[in-house]
Amino acid sequence: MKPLTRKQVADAAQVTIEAVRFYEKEVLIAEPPRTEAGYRQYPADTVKRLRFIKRAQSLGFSLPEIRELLALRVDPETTAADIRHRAQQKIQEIEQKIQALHSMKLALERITETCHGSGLASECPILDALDQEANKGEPKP
Amino acid sequence: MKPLTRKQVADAAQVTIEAVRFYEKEVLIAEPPRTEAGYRQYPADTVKRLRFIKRAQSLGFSLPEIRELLALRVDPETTAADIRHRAQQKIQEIEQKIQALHSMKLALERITETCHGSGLASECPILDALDQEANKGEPKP
DNA sequence: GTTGACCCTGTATTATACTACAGGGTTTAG
DNA sequence: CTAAACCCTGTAGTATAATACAGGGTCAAC
Repeated sequence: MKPLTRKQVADAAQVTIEAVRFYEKEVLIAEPPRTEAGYRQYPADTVKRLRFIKRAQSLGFSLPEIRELLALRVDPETTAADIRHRAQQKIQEIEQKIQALHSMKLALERITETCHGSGLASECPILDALDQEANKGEPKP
Repeated sequence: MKPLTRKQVADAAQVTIEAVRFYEKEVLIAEPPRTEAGYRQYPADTVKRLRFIKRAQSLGFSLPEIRELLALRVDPETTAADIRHRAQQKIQEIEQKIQALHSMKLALERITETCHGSGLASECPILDALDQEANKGEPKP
């Protein structure tokens, strides 16, 4: 497969050409090989990596967190047990996010139902949606 | 119930006292009534609102988006149909986030399994996890 | 009645994550 | 062979979401 130019990876991943350089500086993508003239030559899967970064950001992960996620792979620098441990921690974080999003979705569904029916309630069920303390062990029907 | 001071709501919601003022300026919380001396007096549910803001942020919502979420309630300014419509859009966004987090969790689970067993693989399954294009209709076992 | 912990306002500074030049080199299509 | 469209580096500027004062007022407890 032919290597891609910076514009090509940027367009394919729906990020700007400048963002690509920025992510390289932030060590979120590897420094690619260069041509004689110094042009970057990206392997095709850099596009995946860039898309992953964007999506993970929209899920509330910061760049340092995303760097950690991308580092979760077995390599000579880290032991398998270490990776497994870190991955399990991330899984927990993710489960908490999923849980919170589910509560939020439920609250919004209650809103659409309220608005569908008689339509004159004005409390704010969404407020309780993500309330960690309040939600302990009493998920409302 | 007694109203709370700024420090009290801030502590209860685990945000800084300055953040409370900031959210007021950004119209994410209402301007509370004041004492004679000009001290803010917060109703208890401001704590919930602040916690909602923090949690929603960690799920990747920006302050303008959170403002929109908090505005999803029936009141004289908006029609029920309008609210229902906007709530349904938000539900879709949320479902997409949940979907993405599920893929990510699955990828991490694959990593822990890989590391648990023979432990010498070094591909990066997480990269494919959030790849919208690649994941169309072919969820891997 | 003064000390410490809190309150007020306004403004300045910071961190994160980009985005936008400036000033120059390269490559490809016509 | 030249013009458009890309590439390079470095540095400066922006938006968002806070955080940190400065300079002063209030209140409750000792």
